[in-house]
Amino acid sequence: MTLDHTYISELAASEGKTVTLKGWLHNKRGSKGLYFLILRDGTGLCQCVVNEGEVDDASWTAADSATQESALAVTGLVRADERQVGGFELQVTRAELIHQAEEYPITPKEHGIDFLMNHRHLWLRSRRQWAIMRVRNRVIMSIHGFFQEQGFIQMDAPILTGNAVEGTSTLFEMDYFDTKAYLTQSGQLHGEAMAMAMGRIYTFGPTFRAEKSKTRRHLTEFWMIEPEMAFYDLAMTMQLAEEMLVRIVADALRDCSEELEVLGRDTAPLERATGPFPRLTYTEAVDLLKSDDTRRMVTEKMAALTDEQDALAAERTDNKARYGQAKKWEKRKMDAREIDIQTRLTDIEEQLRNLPRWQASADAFEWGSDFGGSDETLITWHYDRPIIVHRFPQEFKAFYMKRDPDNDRLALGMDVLAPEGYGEIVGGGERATDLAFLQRQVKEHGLPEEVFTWYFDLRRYGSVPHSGYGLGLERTVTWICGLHHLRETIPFPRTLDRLYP
RNA sequence: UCCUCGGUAGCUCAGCGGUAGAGCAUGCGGCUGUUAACCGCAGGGUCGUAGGUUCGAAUCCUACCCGGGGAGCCA
Repeated sequence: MTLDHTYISELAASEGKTVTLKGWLHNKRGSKGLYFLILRDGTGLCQCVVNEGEVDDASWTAADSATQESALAVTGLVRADERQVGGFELQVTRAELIHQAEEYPITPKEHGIDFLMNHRHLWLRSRRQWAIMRVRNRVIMSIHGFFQEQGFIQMDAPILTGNAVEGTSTLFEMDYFDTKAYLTQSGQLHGEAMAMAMGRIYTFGPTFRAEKSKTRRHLTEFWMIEPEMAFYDLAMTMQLAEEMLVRIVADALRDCSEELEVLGRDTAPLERATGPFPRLTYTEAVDLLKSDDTRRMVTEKMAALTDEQDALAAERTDNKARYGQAKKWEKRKMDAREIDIQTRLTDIEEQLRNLPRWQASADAFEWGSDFGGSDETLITWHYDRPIIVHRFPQEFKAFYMKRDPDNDRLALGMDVLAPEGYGEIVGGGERATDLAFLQRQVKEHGLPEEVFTWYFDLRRYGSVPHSGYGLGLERTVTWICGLHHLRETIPFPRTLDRLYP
């Protein structure tokens, strides 16, 4: 198809030529007889220069009256200019106002999170959200590429389910004609059925958890990728998860350098995310958590934070001393810096309060319980790349997990923990294959047997060793983008008390 | 469910018993190369809601509503 306009991302091919750009006004600067229009078209930003003497009256009026987020078609000559975002600018010969925007609520200044969340439909236009959504897109395509290239079949598990698998407390319940239905919490059991039909499959779809969690790591609706493979054991599954993550990160680094730069992501930790990932058993992880190494690490971390705190306080005093004689624009800069310093100091104070608590919780940790968020963080701080923890006590793992043949107290589960405190992004393991064992497990977990009739069939007709895992898309994108909160990684986040917009 | 912080102009915030403020956004004016441009002027408010204390409440107290952060649980 031929278009009557050019995309900003394609400007390099049009240097020296006259093209038309169509988009929205991101920002505008100007002086007498001159406007700089920063145009946004979804592929990038481009500065468009309008000189009053070089365009007709209608074009000048268009430039003059265009407000933030007004829609424009701008024609002009493409010039290389190193100073500009994207490296090019447009010397405008004609400008047309397609739609004059009303006063736009999201200004170029900072906003609070509540306001931004209420305007999520508009917030998506901002540069930072643009970058995150493009990384999300890249990650999604990498995942499909990774599985498709080795012959996995993408299959969809149902979103509406008729029976509660693991209790109803975290399920969204709804009326389904004369009975009850639930939104899926995991496609895993259906994934197993599909793997028995196709060999290796993966699901890619939304998942729902009615957990009353208000944290930076939780959504009530999120996207999960769940591969399930016949004839795979635990070791093969860990290998697969590792290769998938290495691929995702490498693709993001190669194709999203501009996006990561916009986000201010330090890419060094991502560049280290190559295989092999350290693998440690749950027992080894517990030993590490309670070790002198952990104590030393926490002490060092606290010392480093205290040093940073002192440095920031000194900078602040220095700024205050110079504030009096500063020019107005310098004061602005110093005000902005003051906010940064304050934010960082609050962070540091919180960490300094948390670390002793985390250490105490680690000291008190006993073999047999599940890791809390702080335990995971302390364990991952020992490593510079993702790690895989496997072979957990079976008590706190799902009923369908296979037992370790060498130790019946252990389940053949595995978690991949992302570095830098991002924590669990993958959870999975090898599935139990024995019908009698599963029937016993269902009983012991107090689950309704009739729900599992079809699932038990899988162990009646050609039961084979098989494994799988679930990857949380938003958590993965949060880690790659280096974000503080995962709510920015999905276009319209659904949380405990937010269904709008 | 629990702990904690907050709700003042369209936005971000200051004011914390004595006449409601700033920056940005908006409007008008100025500036021919700006980079969150800059300079000047102007409009813009039931200080979350309801009670209470007080001569006087944005400010103190109580309750409720809404939101942020965290815990548990999880991807």
